[in-house]
Amino acid sequence: MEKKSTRVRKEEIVQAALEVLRYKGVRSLTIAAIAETAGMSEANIYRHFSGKDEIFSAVAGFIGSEVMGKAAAIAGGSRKPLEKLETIFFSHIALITEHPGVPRFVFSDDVHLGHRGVAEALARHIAAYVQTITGVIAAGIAEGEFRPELSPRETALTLLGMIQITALRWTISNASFEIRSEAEKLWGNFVLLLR
Amino acid sequence: MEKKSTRVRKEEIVQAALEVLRYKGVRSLTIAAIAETAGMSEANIYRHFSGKDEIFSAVAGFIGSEVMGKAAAIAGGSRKPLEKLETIFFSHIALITEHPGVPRFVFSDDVHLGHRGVAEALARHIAAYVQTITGVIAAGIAEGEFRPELSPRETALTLLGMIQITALRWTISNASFEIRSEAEKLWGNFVLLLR
DNA sequence: CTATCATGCGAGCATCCATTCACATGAGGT
DNA sequence: ACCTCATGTGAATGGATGCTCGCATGATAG
Repeated sequence: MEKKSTRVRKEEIVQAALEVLRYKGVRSLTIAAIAETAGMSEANIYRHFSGKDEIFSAVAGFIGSEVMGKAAAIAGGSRKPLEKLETIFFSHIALITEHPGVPRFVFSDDVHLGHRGVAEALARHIAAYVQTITGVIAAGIAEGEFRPELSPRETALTLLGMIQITALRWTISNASFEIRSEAEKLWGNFVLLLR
Repeated sequence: MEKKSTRVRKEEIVQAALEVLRYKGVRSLTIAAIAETAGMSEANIYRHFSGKDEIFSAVAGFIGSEVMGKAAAIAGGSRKPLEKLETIFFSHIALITEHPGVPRFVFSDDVHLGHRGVAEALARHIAAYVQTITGVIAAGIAEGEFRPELSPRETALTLLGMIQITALRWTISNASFEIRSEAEKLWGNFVLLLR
């Protein structure tokens, strides 16, 4: 087998883990499954990660930078708040479609209870995400685009909740509906609520 | 050990399972853990349930009747739609506080992927729940209590999303905040949005 | 009173899983 | 060209886990 640097292998292993999550969930996210998906031996996984916990951390890191990175970039742009919100919302939905393993991992009680450090990292990412959206909503209120009585933080959480319930219903129903069109309906109603 | 009928034992086992879920999550919901919590032998579990899958089904049944039963009763009452919604919302929050195992189980990808029949039952319960709330909101619109442009179903999903995101943040953060007061803030903002 | 059968349990089995170890191999520095 | 060490692997280990089996016991029907 070809030899590659640890830096490259780590990325491959994280991607393989997301692939396993997508089709088999956290319960089946075993070293054997990751190794098979990544096309390497189990023992080799341990050359690059100290153990399962470190792999979980790396997956959480990927999720955090992917979700947060995109949201922060959009929030920092120069468009109007409502457009920013819309873009963040649909980016998140798109991420879920591309990586169904992401919500599985974030929802996983195995992570919440069995890997507290990872759970705390996820909690921080969520908090930062809420913070970012809160800022956009506050700006929208200040600019008169949204109703002035709105509580920015609670409205941000409500938006996130719309994403979560959609992700939950989608994964629980085995991807049996068009997530995009569901999201569009929810977004349409949400826009009504904002003004 | 005292002998009891299968009917009684089944209830005890389901309650023990919820207890295990509360403190250790789905990943640790093993036959051994249930047996220990219920104070009986592992083998005895199999006297009353054919296997883990049947236990999962029973837990899903308990959740469904608990959540849905309460919501349907409230929806069928004679109060105003807004009051009904408020009662359903805070009942659900209270249920989560009393049985933190419930959201863990509902979120569990182990259930979603490893016990499809159970997942489908959960999906049906959720659909019925959404339907119930949708009805209440539609009534509120008809009675002029809510804004007429609202889409009842999407607004119902948004409310459920508020509950889900709160449950998720609460379990992921290890119950580190007062769920009740978080819920009150969200509810307050939601009421603003409705009219 | 006693026979039967539902209820209960200790011990064992097959499987899976995370991790380790001894041993190969080849890429890159000298 | 050669050495060294990072990279790669098959095999083994110890511990869970779901489930079965043979045997015990006690509630209750007759």
